[in-house]
Amino acid sequence: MKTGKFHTGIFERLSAKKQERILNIAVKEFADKGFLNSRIKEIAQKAGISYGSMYSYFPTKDDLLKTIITRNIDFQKTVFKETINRDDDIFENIKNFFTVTLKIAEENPELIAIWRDIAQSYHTKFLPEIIQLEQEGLITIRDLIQTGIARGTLSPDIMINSSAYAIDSISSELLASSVSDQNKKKKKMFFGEKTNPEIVDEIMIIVRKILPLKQSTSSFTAS
Amino acid sequence: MKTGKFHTGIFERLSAKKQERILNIAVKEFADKGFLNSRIKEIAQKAGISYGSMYSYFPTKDDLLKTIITRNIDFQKTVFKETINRDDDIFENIKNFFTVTLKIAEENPELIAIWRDIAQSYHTKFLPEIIQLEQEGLITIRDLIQTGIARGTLSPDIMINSSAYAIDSISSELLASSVSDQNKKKKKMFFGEKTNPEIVDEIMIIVRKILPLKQSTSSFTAS
Amino acid sequence: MKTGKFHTGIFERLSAKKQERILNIAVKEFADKGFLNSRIKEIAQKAGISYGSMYSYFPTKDDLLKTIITRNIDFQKTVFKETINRDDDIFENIKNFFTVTLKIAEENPELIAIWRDIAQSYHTKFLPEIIQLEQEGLITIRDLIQTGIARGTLSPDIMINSSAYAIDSISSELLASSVSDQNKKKKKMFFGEKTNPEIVDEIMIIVRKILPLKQSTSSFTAS
Amino acid sequence: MKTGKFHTGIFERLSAKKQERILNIAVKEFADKGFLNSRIKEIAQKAGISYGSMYSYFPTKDDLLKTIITRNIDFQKTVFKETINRDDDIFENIKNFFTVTLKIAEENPELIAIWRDIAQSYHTKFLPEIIQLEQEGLITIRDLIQTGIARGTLSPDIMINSSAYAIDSISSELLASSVSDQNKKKKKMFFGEKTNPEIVDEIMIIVRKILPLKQSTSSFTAS
DNA sequence: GATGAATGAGCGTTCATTCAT
DNA sequence: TATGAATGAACGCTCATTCAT
Repeated sequence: MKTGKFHTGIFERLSAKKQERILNIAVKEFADKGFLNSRIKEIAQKAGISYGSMYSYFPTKDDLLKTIITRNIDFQKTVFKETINRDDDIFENIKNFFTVTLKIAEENPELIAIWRDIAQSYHTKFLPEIIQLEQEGLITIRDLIQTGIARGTLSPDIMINSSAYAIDSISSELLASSVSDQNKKKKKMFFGEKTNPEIVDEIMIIVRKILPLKQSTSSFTAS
Repeated sequence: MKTGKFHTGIFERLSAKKQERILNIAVKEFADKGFLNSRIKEIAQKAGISYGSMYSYFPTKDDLLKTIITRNIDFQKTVFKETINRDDDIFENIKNFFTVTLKIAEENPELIAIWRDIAQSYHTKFLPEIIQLEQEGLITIRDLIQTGIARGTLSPDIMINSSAYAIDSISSELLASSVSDQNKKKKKMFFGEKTNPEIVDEIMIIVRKILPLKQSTSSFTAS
Repeated sequence: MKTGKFHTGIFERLSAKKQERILNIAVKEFADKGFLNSRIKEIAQKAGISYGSMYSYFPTKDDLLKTIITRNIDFQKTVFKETINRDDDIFENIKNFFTVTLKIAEENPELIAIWRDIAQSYHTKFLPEIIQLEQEGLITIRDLIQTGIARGTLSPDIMINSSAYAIDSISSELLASSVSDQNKKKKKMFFGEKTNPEIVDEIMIIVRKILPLKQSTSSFTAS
Repeated sequence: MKTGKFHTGIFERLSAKKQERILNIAVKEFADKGFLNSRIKEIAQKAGISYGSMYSYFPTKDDLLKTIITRNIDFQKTVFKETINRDDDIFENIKNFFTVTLKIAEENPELIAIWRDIAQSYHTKFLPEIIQLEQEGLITIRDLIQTGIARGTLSPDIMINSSAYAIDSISSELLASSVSDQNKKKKKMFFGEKTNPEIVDEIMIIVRKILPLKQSTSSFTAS
């Protein structure tokens, strides 16, 4: 997927450090207040640069947002690719999937917030290509289940789609916990002060229920 | 929980019908365009009342939104209360829960949209008290599981919290399907053109896996 | 020619006096500084109304200009129609034409200025229909000459087009005198402090040279 | 008349070629888009020099315009001086005057456009000294007529001023044809597809009517 | 109480001008 | 001297809110 480029050459020529600073501040603003409620002027001030400079870096406010998003698509993709390894045990993979999901959510809550803001309110405005990433991530869960069944690890009776949907929903909810106060409260209400690894472990118990192992046929020979 | 009152006495004295019409139109606008992109003027026009009157009903635009939200807290509460009957079979109740969830989502997608819009972008702006409703709804699932275990229907080994979290996540995801294109796509990707009752049936299979029945002790007597 | 309507109903409902005041001030600003150099804010201030009101009267700055122009099309048309009477002596008509031209120029120099500003710099931007008036005026001169020849008053040897162009050019130049300092100086340089009627008289002498009378054929019968 | 100097020494020290290129491009921009709509940045880019350099050549945008104008005063003066030769036949001179006028208009429509733009919209802004050129050119026509009468070629009855004004007006109108769509249309309406020399010929017929020859008294003796 | 015109702060964006390198 | 990034005042326009009738 080509994601284009929404910033100017001037921005590109800035030191990586300065680029980061500007983008991070913008991310924080957008995440905190939503895109529409954020002001370029305020972002500029907080970043310690002039208002005009913002426009020499990003032709429009939309472009600033798009820059933020595209910058993170590759990052997330990379993280997932590095973590999920089809050759591994399926539950290991799913566990990794949840672990990574929670890690991303914890480290980049603002990005998740922005992502949801867009999915929610600006779907018609922003390039559909940009809104694809999440789905690319999702497919993985279903794939993993399919692989597990194909390999004979998982019961062939498993309803792949609804099971994948269920598991995916849990991950979405966890993702949201990093963002909205509501979801955060929900998480706390159910998991208290548990650490993320502990939460993942609990969830994996549920996952194993949803995805039962293939009944070992050795029971027959045992009798 | 005090949810306060955000409209004026003048609005209260309007006929119920007129109140409804105004609120419904506002709901539709907010849901379609987002809160910030909606115009009081346009809402007034579509409701067939004067611009000025809007301000005699709701002191500010925020108050209009708050009125909408608080008005619906009671409605949703009522619906759930009517549907969930603790005396019924637990799975019957959970099934009803999903059915009602999907029904509300289908009939009032605008409200869900507004809800998420606020949770997402206006959390700093709107009173936290207002953001409580969803949680009140949620508690039900956990309650049901607890009841099920207490009655001896469900296995006492069930991890109540994580199970409730999982089931609740599925319902959240379904709710979101009525609103965001992304979630809508996800639903279609996993369930195709299945009807809501069919989807609920599939999900109930998952739910039953998550919530296993108590092992019948009759096995003991059998020996 | 339908010229549409570029102001809002709100403006229409204003007292004629207030409408006049606003328009006159805008005319003055546009004439003095040119359209692009004029500021809505300043016009509002000078008219003693709020900035926002300007936009409730005229949706855009362009619309304000268009309103000014269309408002005056009818006026000028009327004036010309009332003055030129094809049945009159041709030179009487041409004289009236110049008299009216000078009168309009003197009473509405700003309008002429705006007109030229547009013709000069905004020809691509403003509706071509709007830029027609001047030409409608022009045709008259050629018509008058044609009528004069047809009636046997003017010499049939007259080159209608170039003669009309010449006479029209003089009138354009006089019109411009009301506007640009340059043209004003030119006029003064050639006519000194002469009054407009005196100037018209002088010009009519030139016109009569350009449009010689038909040679009376009675000379033939006389021999 | 002191026309001052509006560019810097740095600009002066540039090669004549480079100076020309910069100025020509600026002229084109100003003429095409109007002064206010032209961008220093774009001119710099098109001229292949840096943005900053423009400001080392011309302290302000206004100064660039002023430089353009003063530069062309001398040029036009020269052209007219070379073409008009008082010793020639008066009609030959006037014909040359029109020919040169049309040639300049055709070759440098941009300059005419700028000239009119200023005369129209920036008269208050730009130094009056700069707005003098045209008049210097104009004087010529009156001079020629005066010379013609003095030499006994033209009828002494000719009203010098109004005749000069009339002829000059025609030339102004032709000049404008190179610039404004309206004037262009007017020209086409009256002269169709005639070439410039043909148009000049037609106009000279009018000119000869305006400026009758002195009645030769020798005709009497001739009989 | 209803109406809708009046108000003006605020926004995204532009671009002449300045300035650091 | 050349370069091009940095700056911020200014503009057209919007719209929540106020206010006169």
